[in-house]
Amino acid sequence: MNHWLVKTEPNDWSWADHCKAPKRTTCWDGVRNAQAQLNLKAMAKGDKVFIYHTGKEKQIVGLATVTKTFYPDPTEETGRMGMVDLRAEKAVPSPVTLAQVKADKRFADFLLVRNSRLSVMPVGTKHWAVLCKMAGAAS
DNA sequence: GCCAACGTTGGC
DNA sequence: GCCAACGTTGGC
Repeated sequence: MNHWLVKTEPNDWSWADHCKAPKRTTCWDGVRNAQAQLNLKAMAKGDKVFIYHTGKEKQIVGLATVTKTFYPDPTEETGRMGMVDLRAEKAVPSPVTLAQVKADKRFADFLLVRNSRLSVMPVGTKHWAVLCKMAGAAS
């Protein structure tokens, strides 16, 4: 199983919105970056995903699961962009902030730090385990 | 196919 | 609100 992190601007679509969605599931649309799209395509059903809030919060707030793999976004004109479905599992007991991550040497090569503009990224096994621990969540 | 100009994202 | 980083666009 692979692990991922996706970003969202809470004023636009927040973790709370996700939890209120039918079956706590939503299509993760709107990703328009090539590298992020490749990461979406690489997701498998059952993969675990951290949900990260950008903007004022800048912290990992919840855990989600991929329930549907990559499929085309019918509303997107070129037909090339797609999305996956994510189900909100549970909020993490203690959100992990970007400041915490940046302050930890173990995350020096983490994409969240290295490429702040990437909105969908893989999370290595070790990073995942550390982040789960920091968040007080079971890995 | 290169690269300058422009737009967007997201941290500060 | 600013600006650095990065992607994309369009003229050549």
